[in-house]
Amino acid sequence: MIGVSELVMSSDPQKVSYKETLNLPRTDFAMTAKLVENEPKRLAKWQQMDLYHQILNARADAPLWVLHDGPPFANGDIHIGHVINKTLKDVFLRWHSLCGQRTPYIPGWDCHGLPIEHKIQQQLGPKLRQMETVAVRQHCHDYAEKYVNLQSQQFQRLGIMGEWSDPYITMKPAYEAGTLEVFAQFVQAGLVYKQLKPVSWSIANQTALADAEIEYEDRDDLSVYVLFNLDNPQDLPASLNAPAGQTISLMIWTTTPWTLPANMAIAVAPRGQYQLVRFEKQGQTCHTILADSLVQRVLQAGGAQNITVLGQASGEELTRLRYRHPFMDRVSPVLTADYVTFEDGTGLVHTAPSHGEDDYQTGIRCGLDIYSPVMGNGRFDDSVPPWLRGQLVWDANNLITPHLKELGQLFHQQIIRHSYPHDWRSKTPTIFRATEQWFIAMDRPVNQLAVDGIDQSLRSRAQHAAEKEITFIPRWGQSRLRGMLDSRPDWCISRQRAWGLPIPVFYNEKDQALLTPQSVRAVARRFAEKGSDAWFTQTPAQLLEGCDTGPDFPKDKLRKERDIFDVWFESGSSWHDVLMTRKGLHYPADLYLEGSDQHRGWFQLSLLPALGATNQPPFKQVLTHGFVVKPDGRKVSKSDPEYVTATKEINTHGADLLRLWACSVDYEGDIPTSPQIIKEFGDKYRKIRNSLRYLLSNLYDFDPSRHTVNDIPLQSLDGWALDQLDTLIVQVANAYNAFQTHRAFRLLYDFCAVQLSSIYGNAMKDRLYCDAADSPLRRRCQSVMHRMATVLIKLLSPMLVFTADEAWEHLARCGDEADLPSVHLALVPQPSGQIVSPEQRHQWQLLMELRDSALLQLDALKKEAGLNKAIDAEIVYHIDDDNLRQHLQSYGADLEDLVGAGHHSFAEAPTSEPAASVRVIDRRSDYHACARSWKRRPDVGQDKHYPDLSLRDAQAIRSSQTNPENHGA
RNA sequence: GGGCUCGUAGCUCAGUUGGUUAGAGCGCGUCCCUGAUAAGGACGAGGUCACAAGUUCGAAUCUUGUCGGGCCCA
Repeated sequence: MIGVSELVMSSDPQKVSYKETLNLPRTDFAMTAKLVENEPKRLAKWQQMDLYHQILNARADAPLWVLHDGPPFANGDIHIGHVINKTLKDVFLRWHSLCGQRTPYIPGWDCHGLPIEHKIQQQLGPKLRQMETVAVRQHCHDYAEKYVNLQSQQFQRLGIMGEWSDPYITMKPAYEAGTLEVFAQFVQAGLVYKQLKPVSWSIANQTALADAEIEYEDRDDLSVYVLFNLDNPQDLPASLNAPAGQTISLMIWTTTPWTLPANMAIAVAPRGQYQLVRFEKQGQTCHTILADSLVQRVLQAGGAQNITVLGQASGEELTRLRYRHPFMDRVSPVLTADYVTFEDGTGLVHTAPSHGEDDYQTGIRCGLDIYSPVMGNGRFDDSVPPWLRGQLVWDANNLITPHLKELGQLFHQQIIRHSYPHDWRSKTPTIFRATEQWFIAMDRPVNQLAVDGIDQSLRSRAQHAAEKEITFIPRWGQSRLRGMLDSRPDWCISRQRAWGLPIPVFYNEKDQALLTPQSVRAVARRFAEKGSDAWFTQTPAQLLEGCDTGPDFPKDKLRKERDIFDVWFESGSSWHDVLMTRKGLHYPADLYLEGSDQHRGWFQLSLLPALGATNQPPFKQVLTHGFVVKPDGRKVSKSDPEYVTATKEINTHGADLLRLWACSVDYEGDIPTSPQIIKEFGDKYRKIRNSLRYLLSNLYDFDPSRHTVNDIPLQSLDGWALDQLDTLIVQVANAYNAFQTHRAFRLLYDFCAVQLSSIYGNAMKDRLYCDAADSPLRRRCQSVMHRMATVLIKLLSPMLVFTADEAWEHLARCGDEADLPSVHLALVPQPSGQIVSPEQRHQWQLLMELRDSALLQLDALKKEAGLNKAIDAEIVYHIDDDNLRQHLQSYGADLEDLVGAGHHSFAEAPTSEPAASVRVIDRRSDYHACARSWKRRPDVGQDKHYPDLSLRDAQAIRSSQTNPENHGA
């Protein structure tokens, strides 16, 4: 049962009436953001006012800051990696714009390439084979266009601001022409050449295959152990103890005997150990060399008897040897290669540079011939012995093996079942076969790349750039790019596909290539008009219109190259279309910003074309970010429950939340992600939003042009808050300038949580609510809060583009900013200029330490004496030093409001406490509580008209009765 | 296997040129307020700084190795 007195208390009419005399906070800035609902409306508004161009126009004469966008592939929905990448780009662009720079942003898309061609192949199925190339390309074009539009919408929904109406698109005619212009520069420099290189080849379709067009199936093959006799046994290492006068061989193993005609070398492991063994088989005595750990296994499997190890040597020592090919007229070397292992085979690896990637690399490295006797139809050409000529490679297996046996060079053969690549369409086995392809030379010094007057190769020029001309964020990006430049082979720019930019080469009837800067530029002109489809629809004469091809290349007798460019050459030339061709940008870019995989990809393959064409790197700074991983640090796949679907998250939580999250993580490393992590991150957003709301709600009656107080004493919490804000401005600017979004986020977040919410906002409640509305202290506080709100909204605006803009609308503004329709047109806040001495800083620090002490005492009193409200306590300062005491006294009500106490005082007599300390006293039985402010203090009852109020509150009420400006509620 | 890289409380991050007992916010627990209220505040418990050697009077920090991730190659 409820007691009578309680009923009376709860319906005390006085309390209700006083509440109406307070200046309680009020605002239309909603506590719940409803981002999903409201963000699209704000986007529409920005689009209508053309905010992007308004900002650029407002900074028409400002210094440029250019971030050049790396083009995502036009395929599928955007994913969470895109969210991180584009958000970071947008944040840095907006930061520099906030700082007054002009920051155009031209987004782009990579449209050519295999993944799209595959999708179309799948969609078209068998129809594809009857279709003209141009028709297939049209399908690819439409597909790419569809995803450009889709992704564009999704990026815009994220709040990414830029030139969405005119992005760069690698399949646009003008872009294609620009790419060819870059290529023309390479041709001019003499860096483009043609060479054989092995590719996966479908005999059935007589075409090159991409990795994705290959599937693996089990297949039975003949596996053979072959003996290659040494040509110079006199050079054998002594440690092998080779017997004089005997034939000594090297034993190799292969599952593709048909590649033996193209054998050009044997590779060994440099640090592997090899043995010379003697054995008998079918009455014959043999001497051969193979890896030590494989001797027993291999020889026993081959039925060898009386096996004797004669000696041992390292792979390195074998490289002085040469051997004679068993049926080709050729002597070949022994080489080292780091991929040689002793897991299977013999530790001596048959090397045919035209029939394998490793073999090819070794061949290039060691200067071997890329000898390729197999034709496109899978048959041998006339360079092989007569008994092999014209034979299909599969049949050749059954000719070569008996031939070797006859020669006594076959040690052993067996059928093995292994996984073998097959053409996914014809389901037939594929081969590796060398074909002619186009390359860009990495190691050919040319004048066009000269540094300080000394000719450089593309490699050395790029190394110089990485070393001296580019800033890497993080710094280790430099060594990563360097490592790749050091080790990369010549750039093979040929692809045997349909969906891409044709390599503009023509051949005459002698198969000589026509490739000059003029011929390339002639084609570029056609492409600029008609797009690269012209390659397939026009004759060489039409394509070369305006180009004098000379007597060796009559236009009516030319045929067109069938290869297209590696897509990296296209996307790597984007600086040309964007930075050089468009107005209002500059070359090089200030920043390229992509995931760390792009050291091999876009960073490197933009650097090379740019150097080749301009002898200058396309970027001053390169920033990389890590990859999204699961919360446990492992990579995510789409089937994981932790997989984050970007579009779904945006539609669930809103773009601002995702942007804030993307800014909060240290992107240098892996980025743990899950729907749960993002959902829980909502707490951070809400804290920031409510902090802004608190500021705005206490400014409802504050007109900055009329009420701003400029003289803020240092010896006050207001002075302290201003100083904290100054520090925040400097630190956040440093963080943004150093591209450390997570630091900027943390500084801003912590400021909201600690300085604003826990300390200053809490302390100011009493004066904001209870002082006369126009009281100097209240206006002073509002001045600080107005500044705080302005600073926070601006500093947050690069990250929280929607929320900051919304808050901006609720902020009363004056001066130049009064009419700014969006925070994104505003300029960065500057520190107040308030000069703070170290002594003053010490004073504030002491005050904060006393606050900590008081809070601990309040907590103890709460537990011991049930003192639940700080407002019922008095805080007594014990300050031994007279000078310091006087200083502190000037803080006035701050000294009680700091912890929300009702009253404060200074102790008269020195105590045993430290020189400066504080004591909290329960005053519930000593003072009356003011019925209006609830502060318990000795002056309650001293006013004749308002005996239930403190003097301050009585005065506040009187003031509101005489001055309408002071009417609170 | 190689190049680059990451590993500090449940989470996100600080930790200066090696120097007291490794910090902050969130989350969590306990409690308070009910005039920021689907808000706000206080207090508290959480860490062998991945592990192991080494250098040093002293190591989260420097060296080496190990383990476990990631990206790119092979």
